[in-house]
Amino acid sequence: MKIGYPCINSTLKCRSSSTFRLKNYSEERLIPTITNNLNCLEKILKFNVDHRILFFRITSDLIPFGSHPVMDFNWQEYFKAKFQAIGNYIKKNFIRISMHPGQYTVLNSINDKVFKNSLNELIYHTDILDLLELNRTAKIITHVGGVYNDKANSIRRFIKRYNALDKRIKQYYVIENDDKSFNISDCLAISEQTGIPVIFDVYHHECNTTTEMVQDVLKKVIKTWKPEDGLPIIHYSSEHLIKGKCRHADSININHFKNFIESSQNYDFDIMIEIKNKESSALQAINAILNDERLNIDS
DNA sequence: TCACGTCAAGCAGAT
DNA sequence: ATCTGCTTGACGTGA
Repeated sequence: MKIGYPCINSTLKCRSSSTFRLKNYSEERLIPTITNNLNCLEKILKFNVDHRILFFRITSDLIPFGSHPVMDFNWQEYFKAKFQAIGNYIKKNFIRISMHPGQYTVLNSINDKVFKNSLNELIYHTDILDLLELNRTAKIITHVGGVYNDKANSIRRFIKRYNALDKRIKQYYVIENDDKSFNISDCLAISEQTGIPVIFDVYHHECNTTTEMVQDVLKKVIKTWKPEDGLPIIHYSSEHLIKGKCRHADSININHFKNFIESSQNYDFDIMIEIKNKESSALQAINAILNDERLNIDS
């Protein structure tokens, strides 16, 4: 079991996702920005290793406009050695890596342009993991997409498009239940037909629930992961104390977390802590379950 | 110097 | 019809 957090480290003074606007696009600006982002990513990974955090989501903004038509620079070639060095560090320290393309990646969109943009976004994320020379335990996660008032057809469209994806993308690609459109049963049904591994988001499940017990769901989700895909990944959050209803918390509720960990002790998996204060919550989570033997199993 | 409007992109649900 | 959340804070313009 590894515990991690997404994209941003709030202790370090750097960001691996510097703001970069379309109208400022130029090669002269692009190269130093990407250099800065990669250097920062390296620092974050070192911080994580020093703090025993061995799971991390790399930001989709690592290469600004990485999938946009404006991009005319061969960043893959230019930064190849740097990516390789970072990848070596990741492998040497057994860090698990994931990526999560944003809300604009909608593989099952009924708009053809959105669909094409989504493909480009998946290729861009795949390029990064390939450049890092990671294996298929690194994962690219999206939700299923839009419903368009016809869930059955939208699921069919997702499956058709998923099946047509290049193998290079499929090796990394997994889906996750979302908080309002496609619940965990929908994802499991898609997995049955495609073999795609499913990430279980415990908190989305509370918002977009099914009648099944969490433990039963967990069991089915874990079965969708093959050994070569690595340990199953679980996304964890809890409700915002003030804002409530399906809004991510600002800080971790340790008792809630411990309850989840204790209630799932028959299974091993990696946990992404999706809480606003980032590495702080991940560290608290690790410290709260130091005695759990799953934390000490190398995988 | 500082405040605040804006930033590539989609979708669903609330107001 | 428009705004908000997902995300997501930081840049750049204008006062």
